Amino acid sequence: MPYLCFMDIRSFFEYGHEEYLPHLSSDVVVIGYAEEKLKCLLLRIGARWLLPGGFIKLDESVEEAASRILTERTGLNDPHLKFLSVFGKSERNFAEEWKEHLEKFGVSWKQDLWINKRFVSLAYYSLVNIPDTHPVTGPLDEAFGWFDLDELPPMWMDHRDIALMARHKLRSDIRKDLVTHHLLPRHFTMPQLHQLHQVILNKDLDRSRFQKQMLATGFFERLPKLQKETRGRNPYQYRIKENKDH
Amino acid sequence: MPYLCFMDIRSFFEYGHEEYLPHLSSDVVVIGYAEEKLKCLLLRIGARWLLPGGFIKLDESVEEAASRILTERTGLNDPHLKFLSVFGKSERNFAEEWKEHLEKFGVSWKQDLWINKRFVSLAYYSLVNIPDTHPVTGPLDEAFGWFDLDELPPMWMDHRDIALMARHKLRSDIRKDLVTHHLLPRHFTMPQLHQLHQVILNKDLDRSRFQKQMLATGFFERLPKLQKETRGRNPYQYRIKENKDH
DNA sequence: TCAAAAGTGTTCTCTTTACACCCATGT
DNA sequence: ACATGGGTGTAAAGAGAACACTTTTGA
Repeated sequence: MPYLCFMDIRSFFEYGHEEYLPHLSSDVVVIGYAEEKLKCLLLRIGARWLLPGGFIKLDESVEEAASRILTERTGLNDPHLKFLSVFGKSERNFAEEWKEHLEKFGVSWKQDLWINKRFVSLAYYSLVNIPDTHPVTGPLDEAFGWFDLDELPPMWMDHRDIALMARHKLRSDIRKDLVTHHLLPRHFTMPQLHQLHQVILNKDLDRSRFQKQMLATGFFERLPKLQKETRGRNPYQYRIKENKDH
Repeated sequence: MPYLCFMDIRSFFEYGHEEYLPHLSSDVVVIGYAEEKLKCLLLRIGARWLLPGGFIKLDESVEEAASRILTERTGLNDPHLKFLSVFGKSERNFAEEWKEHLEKFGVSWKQDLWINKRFVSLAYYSLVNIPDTHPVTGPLDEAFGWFDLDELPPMWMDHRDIALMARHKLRSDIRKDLVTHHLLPRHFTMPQLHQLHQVILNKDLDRSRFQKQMLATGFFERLPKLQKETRGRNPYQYRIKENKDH
């Protein structure tokens, strides 16, 4: 597991506070697109799932931490990443939820363990092309999976709220930023992008207008038409022009 | 100073870590409007100025902390408050900047004082009606003042960046949210609001269109016209309808 | 009655919308 | 040839911009 650089699990619970900023965590809603649905990468601990997350090292910025966490989990080199929100309620303390699982790892549970304090989470979301990802489990979680954002499984803590807020923010960001191509392969077609936007916004969009609006931005570069894929006429492929990604 | 509830200054530096979340601070860009300019409330320590700020108590949410800090400093009851950004660079450590001032307060400076660690700041901005505010100095700062955002004085740390980012965010938020009336008295006129928007956006706005757009939102309630104020025709006054202060 | 400030209306333009039509290609 | 899916054009509706006109009131 080349991307994991956690210290061993017992040291983590005992001495994590020496390496990480206490009371602060970073969670990333990793959003992908498959089967004409938005998917979200989740990790399983016990019977419930949680977002990829981690802590912020004393010597890295919060953005670097989010990026590192994302890379550790997905293997992506230079992932898309956008700040989502701060989750900072005072009762945001999940000591009890940790309790039973710590014992599995042979760590004796203590109320005053750093991990049992109240935590403020800095949440980000990331748009990824699923085939480019290589998710791995970490030392704590037992499995990973891509879940339809409309059918999220039972989740730990307030991670369900965070995931749904990410979709909500994506829906409003889609008008300002040109970021949705991160959910597709580097080469994609307008029908693909059109379909994707319809899925994200959950409504029909006029094809003609959509294509005009996208091309009017000037950020798209048309590639030679793809030969013989499907039955009818085949679509042009596009890619985002260099230096214009954003 | 009824709104200040800091513990005494020495205890603050010695034992603050027992009451506050370590490594986390909250800074608020308090924006007002006077003399047809955007103003920003700053506090002076030594030769430089800084934003009103503080730390987050163990048992309050980050929003509550920002609101408390704002209330402590301005006396406002239920102030407008909007999240701005996280400032989380790893080198965000101002130990050296504190050094000379700690000694003034009779606190012996030590490298490992909690206040000397690297800090992540959760920045907010707040739009206020200046005449409603009653700014006070705190235990550390020696004076307060309203500064033109175009002519900020020398400031501590990265607070200048934070203040300017607040203006930038206000300029983009102005299209989505209806919040600028917080900068005016509860009863205001369209020419006032028009002027204010021109100042914020730093460009001319068509009077006719501006008025139509504002009234088209349906959030404005027209009050009886004010009698004899100035030379020509006198403007109607408006207020924001109840339950629509979004 | 004129000037100044506020408020409203009119016209023109540009964008958005909805839908129709044309193009390419495998069966 | 025609069914299928991709791509483009066009006319109607709506939103935005520019500017002119009317109203109110003090001098």
